[in-house]
This record gives sequence, structure tokens and C-alpha cells, in this order.
Amino acid sequence: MADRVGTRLPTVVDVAAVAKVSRQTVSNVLNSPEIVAPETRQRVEHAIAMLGYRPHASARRLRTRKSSTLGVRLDPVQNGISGAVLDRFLHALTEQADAFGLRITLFTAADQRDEVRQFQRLMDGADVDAFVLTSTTLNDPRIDWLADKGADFVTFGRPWGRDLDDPACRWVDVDGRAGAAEATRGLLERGARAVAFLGWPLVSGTGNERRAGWREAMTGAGVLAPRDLAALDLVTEDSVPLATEVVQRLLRDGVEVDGIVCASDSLALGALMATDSRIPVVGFDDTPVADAIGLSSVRQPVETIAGAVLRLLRTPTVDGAPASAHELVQPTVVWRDGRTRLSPV
Amino acid sequence: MADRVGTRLPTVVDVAAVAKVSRQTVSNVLNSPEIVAPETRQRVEHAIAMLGYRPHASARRLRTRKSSTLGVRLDPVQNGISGAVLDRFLHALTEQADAFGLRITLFTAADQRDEVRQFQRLMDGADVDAFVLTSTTLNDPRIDWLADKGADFVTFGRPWGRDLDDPACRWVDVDGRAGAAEATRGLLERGARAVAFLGWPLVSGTGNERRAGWREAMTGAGVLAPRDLAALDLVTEDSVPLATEVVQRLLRDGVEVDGIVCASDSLALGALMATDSRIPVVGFDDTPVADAIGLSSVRQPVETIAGAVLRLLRTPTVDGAPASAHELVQPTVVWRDGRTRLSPV
DNA sequence: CGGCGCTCTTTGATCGATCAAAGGCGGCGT
DNA sequence: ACGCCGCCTTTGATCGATCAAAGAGCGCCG
Repeated sequence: MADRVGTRLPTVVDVAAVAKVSRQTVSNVLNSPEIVAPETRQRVEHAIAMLGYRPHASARRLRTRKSSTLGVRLDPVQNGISGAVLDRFLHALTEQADAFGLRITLFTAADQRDEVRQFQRLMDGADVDAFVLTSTTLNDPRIDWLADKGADFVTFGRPWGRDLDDPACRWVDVDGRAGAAEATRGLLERGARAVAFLGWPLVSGTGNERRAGWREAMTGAGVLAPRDLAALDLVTEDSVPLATEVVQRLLRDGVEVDGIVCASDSLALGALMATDSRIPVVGFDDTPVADAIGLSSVRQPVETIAGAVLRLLRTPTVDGAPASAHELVQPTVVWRDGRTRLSPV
Repeated sequence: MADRVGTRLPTVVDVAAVAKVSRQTVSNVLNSPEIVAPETRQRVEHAIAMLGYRPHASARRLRTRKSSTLGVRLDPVQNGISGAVLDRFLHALTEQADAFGLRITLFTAADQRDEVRQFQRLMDGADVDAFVLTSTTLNDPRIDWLADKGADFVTFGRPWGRDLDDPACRWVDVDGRAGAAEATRGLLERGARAVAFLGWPLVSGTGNERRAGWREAMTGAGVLAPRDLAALDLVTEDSVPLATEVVQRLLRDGVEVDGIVCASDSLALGALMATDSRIPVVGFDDTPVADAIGLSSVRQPVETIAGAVLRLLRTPTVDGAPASAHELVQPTVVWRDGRTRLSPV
């Protein structure tokens, strides 16, 4: 316990000496306790506690050829608002990784090509033995590369454009479709009739899912004719001013709207400004901004996602078809009373 | 280059064989190129490139007893808004760490006591050989512990309550005083006369610095009598609704205010709502929220800070007094036109 | 009583790199 | 010619753990 600076840290040999067993037995107590006789085990455990022994991570990694470390890319702060989900996810992942005996090391990359280069680097140095990818895109080159190399990885986000049931690429994602549908139904229940959807251009798999959820809920409710629905289907890039513009144009055209479901909180913010906060709006991702201004938003359960990612990583990848190679988790809508009014100056 | 899965990665021995030198020479080319004859070096470098060799990180760490890894605590998402600076900082740190040959591993902790426990764990496992602390507090127990152990660390945030010049605890911080002063002067230049300050209770070193900056600028301008200044010095916890309340009370009391400098964007948001966005407000930390609603804010140059932290870490700690054991960097005010009006519903 | 199987523990080798120190060799002074 | 020095390269040992296989102790059976 008394470990002055400079004193060598205890090793298996030290523990073995104290417990009067061999170093391998100490190792066994740590890695496969069940094969050690109870009495011996207790003696070793006592010695370990006594010396405050901790296995030397690098030595173990060298021998086992496993780093027990996950590589996670820290994405560049995008628009600054939507990055929040990934931050929450990273936090949840870090918190839970410990329980799985995993560590997390970060890296950054300028783009997807650069990210692949980083993968190579980290794998070559045996720094990490698995990756967690976020923000998957359509035909994501990173996934192809990793799958091709036979690397161990799980994505947060579906591998859009690939076979979703392929056990070679395991993934966890949020059911954005269900989330958008619930948000839409929520607005309808609160008295809205013409609920619009403001989302991203079609290249985004995530965005399309959310749009589909809205369409499904609207069609299911049967409050509008298909042609009226088409007019309420808005598209723009993820930016506050652009969203404001699109919604203002809709209102100027005299289209009836009494609720808007958005694919992100940024878009929702823009929509709120366009409508002077007079129409209920629901955002997506429940970012700090939504909380601060009292905007309703669809919340992704990052803790659940992180847990699922880690569980999938633990299941072997080469073995016969794993029970589940992916998981779709359900989001929930956080309803807020919109206690702040936003309007353009 | 052609590295099929399962093929053993090349080692120093493989490189040595190809280059027709010994393993140690290969090691020398990597670690002290200057002692290797140019011709030999070139041959080795060629072999390295040819085989796509990368040193095995764990093996190197085992031998050198250095992990070249920084431990960074991923703070719990606090109010959700102010955490943004730390996220930006973490990103900058990760990006630049690479150039210093350092990796970053994350960990979480419930509180400061728990964080110390994590320090111990990581040091025992030789997982990291230095820490970067964030969010320092008055008489921070973490700093005492690390300094006592002689651990290698640098804090982002001054070690409040300790000798700031003590080379044993190196730190980097933003000159919040200068930032607040500049924000205040900016408001005065823009025509304001009675600029208020909304900050945190006195226990916060950071908060007090910012308050001092405001006071300094106001006194320097000489636009108000000291007693009038005291009335404009507002205090509350870091929360949007509490900020709204405090500012509303001030207005109700009939105090003249035509500008407010806040210790955080959360407080600024609350202030904006209280004043119906009619009085110019400046926040602190330039969070995504500020950007989204067009709020002016004092921006901390996280890239500069990250660079300074890494530079300080590189300087040895035991050696004779290092040139500089700390660094104070200057923030800048990002002026925005407040294109969004916020008001309570 | 020898042999066999079982459970538990020990021994020798190894992972891939670096440290410390020894070795080879040409040049130069005496 | 000899020896010494510097420069560069090689050799042997080591970091701390785990793997693979051998060894010890014991009970049971023929």
C-alpha cells in the first residue's frame, strides 16, 4: 500500500513469493480462478490485496496479443449542435467499457479516407483491437475496409447500402423511424392536423428513416390526402438559417401547418424562428439547446446503445453465426412546454 | 504491404533480416537516427517501408516503462451547455497529441474522490504516464494527490488555492479576467453605460477572475460611481431559469442596465430571456447555443490551450526549474448581431 | 503393490521491443 | 608497427505477463 515514488511496482513474482505459490498460479487466479483450489486462491488474493498488485497492462497485451482497447474517432465538431449526441454516446461508452474490461483511446481524422489510414496505423501498432464507428454514411468506405481486413468493429448507425443482416458488420442504431412516428402522433394527439416534416436531402439513410416514420404516422392517422402530405415534406441541409428560410417559404405559400417534426434540433431551431414559436415543433437528438429553450425533442438512449455496442463486441466475429449481429433501440420523445419564444430580429 | 489476415505482423527482426543489419540497429534508426550511418539508415528505412513495419506499442511500452499515453477524464455532462468547451478542448488535444507521439485514453469518474481512485488504477496498470485535468476547483484534492505522488500532470484551469508559481503543478488557463474586461469594454464602446455582470458565487476561482475583469473595465472607464457598480454585480448558480429570475428582479427594482456580461452562455441565455433580448448580452465560452441564436460570447482558444498543455507535459518535471511551469492564454470576444429574439412565453 | 487418471501447481519458453555493454574496424599519433 | 580512440554495429539480458507442457500428490482399481 505504501508506494513511495520510485519504488518498483509489485509483479506476479512478488505476489507469488508472498503467497508461496508460483507466478503461473497468480496468473491463473486472475484469469481463470475456477481452476485454482479455493484455499490457494484465497491466499493469492490476500497477497494481491496486501501488495496492491495490478497486472502490468502492456506486458499482458504483449503476451496475449490483445490490447483490450477500443479505438474511437472523435468527430470534428460539425455544426456544433448535432455533435452532442456523439458526445453523450462517447461518455456512456467510456463509462460502461470499464465493466467489460475495455479501455478507450481516441483519434481524429480529417475525413473518411484519413480515418482508414488511422485504422491501419492503430492496428499495425496493436494499439487497439476493435473499433467503434459513428456517423455511418451511405456505402461507407470505412466499413468496407474494416470488413475486408476482418477487423473487429461495431458501428453506431446502420451500414447503409450494405446487407443489414450480414453478421460481418455488426451495428447498433436508433429506430429513427419509430421516433419520428411517435413525435408526429404526439403532435396529432395534441390537436395538430397538418404536421409537416423538415429533413435532410435523400442521400442520408438516417434522414430517410425519420421521414418514413413521419409519413407512416400521417398516413396511419389518415388526416390528410397524399397530395397535401407531399406539400408538407420539406428538405434542406442541416442549418438553422436554411431551415428558417424553407419554413418561411412554406408559410408564405399559404400552406396550412400546425406542427413540424424535424430531423434535428438545428432544423427545429430554424423552424421555431420562422414560425415565431407559434407552431409546436419537435426536434431530434435532445441536444442541450433543446433543453435550454424548452424545445421538445426525440431522445436517443445513448446508454442503451453503448451497452449494446459493447455486448456485440464481446461476441466473437468468426464463430458460427452469432445470435444477433445488430440491435435497433427505441428512442423516446421528450415533451417540453416551449417556455421560450424565438423570433428573428 | 500485402497483409492478409492471420499473417504475423513484421517485427524488428524481420526488418533487420531484410536490411542485413541487427535488430538493435533497426531500433536505433527509429529512436536515435543520428547515431546510425546514413547509408545503413537508408537501407533500414527502405526495409521498414517495404515490409510496412510498425513498432509494437505494447512491447515498446513494456521495455521502456512508458505508455506515451495521457489519461483524460471525460466529465459528466453538466448542465449540458457548458460542457461544450471541454469537448472542444478534448478534440484539440486528441488532434495535437499525435504530433507529440502521445495517445489519449479516457476514463470517467463520479466525483473528485472517485477520480483519484481512477488515477491510482491507471498508474498501477502503467496504462498512462501522465494526466490532463480539467475543471479545477478551489483546493482541488486531485492536484494535491497527484503532486504528492510525484505524478506527471498538467491542468487546464489554475490550481486555485495553491501557489500558482509552484513548478510542481503545471497549468494552462485562459485569462478570463482579460476576456471579461474586453467584453465589457466592447459593450461600452457600442454605446452602453451601465454594464452589469452576472456570475457565479464566490467559491469559483474562474468566476471571480471574470468578475474582476468586468470590475476593472468598468472602473477604468469611470462611467459609474462605485456604489452604482455594486448594484450591477449579480450572483447566481449556473442555470438558465435562475439567471432569468435574477435579472428580472434587477429590472423590477428599476436599476438602469444597458448591457450584461455573463460568466457563461447559460447565464447569458437566461439574461436574454429576462430582457426580452432588448439589452445586449455577452456570454462566455462560445458554445453552440451562442452560435445558433447569435449571442456574442467570449471564446476560449482551445487549440492554443491544448498545444500549451502538451508542450508543458513534454518538459521534464524533476529537472531543475523549468522555464515556464504555466501559461495564460488570451481569449477573444466573438461579436454577433443577436439575430434571434428570445422571450419567455 | 504398481499403474492410471484426476486435479492442481510448477517450469521453461515466448511475446517484441530497448538497455547496457561488448565487438569490429579504420585512422592517427608515436 | 603498435596501441588507442571514435564511430558504428552487434550481442546478451531484460521488461512482466501468459502459453504449453511437464510434474506432484492423491485416490482408486485390478
